[in-house]
Amino acid sequence: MKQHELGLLFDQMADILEYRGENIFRIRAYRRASQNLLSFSGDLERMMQAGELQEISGIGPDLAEKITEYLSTGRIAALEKMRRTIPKGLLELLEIPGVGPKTAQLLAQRLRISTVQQLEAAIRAHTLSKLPGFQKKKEENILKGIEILRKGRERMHLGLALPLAAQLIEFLRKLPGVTRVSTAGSLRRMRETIGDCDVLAASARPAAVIEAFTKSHFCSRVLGAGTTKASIVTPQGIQVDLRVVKPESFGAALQYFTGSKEHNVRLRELAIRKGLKLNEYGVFRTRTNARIGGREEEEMYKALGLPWIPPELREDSGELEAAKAGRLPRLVELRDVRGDFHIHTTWSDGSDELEEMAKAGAARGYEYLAICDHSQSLKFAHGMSIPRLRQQMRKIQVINRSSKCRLLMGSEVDILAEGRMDYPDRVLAELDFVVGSIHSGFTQPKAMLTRRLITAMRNPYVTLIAHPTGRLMGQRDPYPIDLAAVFKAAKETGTAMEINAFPKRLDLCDTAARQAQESGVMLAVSTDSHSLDQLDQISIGLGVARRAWIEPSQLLNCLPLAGLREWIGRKRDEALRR
DNA sequence: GCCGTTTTCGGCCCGACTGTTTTCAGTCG
Repeated sequence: MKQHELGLLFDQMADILEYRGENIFRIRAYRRASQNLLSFSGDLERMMQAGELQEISGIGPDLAEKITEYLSTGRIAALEKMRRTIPKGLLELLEIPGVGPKTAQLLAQRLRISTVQQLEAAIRAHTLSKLPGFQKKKEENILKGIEILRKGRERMHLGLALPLAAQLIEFLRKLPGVTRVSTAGSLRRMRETIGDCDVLAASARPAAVIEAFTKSHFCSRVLGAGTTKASIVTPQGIQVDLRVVKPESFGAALQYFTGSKEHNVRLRELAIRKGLKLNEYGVFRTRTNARIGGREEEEMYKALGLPWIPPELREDSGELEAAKAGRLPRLVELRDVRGDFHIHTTWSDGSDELEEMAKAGAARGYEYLAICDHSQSLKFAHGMSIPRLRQQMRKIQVINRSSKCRLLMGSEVDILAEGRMDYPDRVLAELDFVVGSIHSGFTQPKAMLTRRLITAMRNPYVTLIAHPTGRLMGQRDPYPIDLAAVFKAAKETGTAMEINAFPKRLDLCDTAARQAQESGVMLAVSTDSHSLDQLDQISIGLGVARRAWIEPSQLLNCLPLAGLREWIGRKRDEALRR
C-alpha cells in the first residue's frame, strides 16, 4: 500500500507546484507518476532493492530517488520543504470544485484567505467581489463547490451505478434521432467506484437530445448544459454527464470519454509521433487535417497501429506496451463462466431455498453452484452445526438427481483465531468445496493475520480463500495482511483466491487480483449471493477480473465440472501424500 | 520531471463550458 501513499504525496507535490505557478510539464510529470503509482500492482520494495523503480512508467531518476527516500525513511524532504512555502490550509482550497490554482493564489495573496472557513466567511461578507473577475455568479459557484466538498464528494459503488446507467441508456435509445448509446468513463472501465455517470449518445441533432435529457425525470438540477454536453444531478443525488456527438464521430468520442485520462494522453502522444491527431471527433492527419476515422472505436486504435484495447485495461498500466507487442490478454468473459461459488441459502443467512438456487443456476447455463452456508461459530449468521451440515448435504444429493445445474456440497468455514478451521478435517473431507474466510479478530497484527490465512491455506481441504482482505467499502478498511506472502502460499498450496463480487467488497480488488494473477495464483469470482438476484453480480466481479488482466485459464469458474473436481482433488492428494 | 523508430535536447493532449475584463483565462475531464 506504500504505492498508494506515494501516489497521494506526489499528487500533493503537483498541487503545490501548480499553486506556485511552476512549469506545467513538471507538474504533469508529478501527476502522471501519482496516477501510475495509485494503479500500480507490483512490489515496490522489491523493485527498489533490485534498482528497478525506473521501469515504472513516469518514474525517472529524480522520482525514483524520492520513492527510495520514502520507503526507507517514511518522509520526502522535498515535499516537507515545499509545504513550508505555501500558506497552511491552502491545499484544502484546491480541493473545492471550481477553485483551481489561479483562484487560490488570488485569494491567498489579495485577501489572505487560506482555509475553507475563511473563504466561506469572505463570500458571505461579499469581500470577494473586490477581486478582479469576481462577481455574484462566481461567488455562488464557489459556495456550491464548498457544499459538494463537505458532502465528501462521495463516489458510488458499481452496484448502484450500473442499474442507473441501464435506465439512462434505455431512455436515450428511445429518443428520436438517437442512433447509438453507450456508457463511458470509469463506469465503462468497471472501476470499483464511480464519481459520476458518463453517458454518450450519437444523433444528427445533438441539441434536441440535450434538451430532452435536461427536461427528463432523471434531472432534478442542471449543473451546466451546452449544445453537445450537459451535466445534471438526478433526484438520488447522482451526477450524470451526457455527451451527444454526430454518428460519424461516435467511435472517437467513445474512445475519448472512456479514458482513462492517462491512457488517452499516452495515445495522443503516440499519435503525434505518427503525424496524427486524435480528438473526440476523429483521428486526423496533422499536415492535411484529413480525417481518417472516428465512426468506430477500433478505427482510432487501428490508425495508431494498435488492436482495440478492452476498456477495463485502459489505465496506462502496461496495456499500450502489450498492445504494441501483440500480447494483450484474452480477457475472461461472462460466456466463459461455468459456475459460481460461495452461495448462501435459507440454511444459514440467505433468503432463498436450495431448489431455487439450483434453478437459477440452470437458467444462467451454469454447470455448477457451490453452496457455502456459514459454519458453526458464526452464530449471528445462523452458522450450521455438523449434524445440520450433513442434513443439508443429503438434501443437496437429492436435488442433484434432477437438477441440470449441479449443486456442490460446500461450506464457508470460519478461519478461527489461530488459523484452525471451524469444522474438523474429517467433516471438511466430506465436502466438495471448502471456502475459508475470516469473520473475527480483524484487529490482530499483520503478521498474525497473515500467518492465520497461510495456516488455513495449508489445510488440504480448503479450496478457496474468500474476501481475503475483509474490506467493506465505506465501512471497514481492509485488515492488514502481507499479500505477497499470502499469494506465494496460495501458489504453493494450490489454493484459489477469491474476487468477491459483492459491490461493497470487491475483494480482492483489481490491483491485488492482478498481483495474484502475476504470481501464478488461481483466482475465482464468486458472488457471495444471499439471494437469487445477487447471482447477477457476477458481471461486477468479472469486471474486477478483467481489470486484473485475467484470462479464462486463470479463473476457477471457467473449468468444467470434471476439471474443477480434478483441480480440488490435486491439492488434497498432494497435501495428504506429504 | 520524463522520455526517445525523427530527438540525450526540446518537446510534452485536446476541447467544452463558464463567467466575464466581450476576447479569453480558468477550470474541468
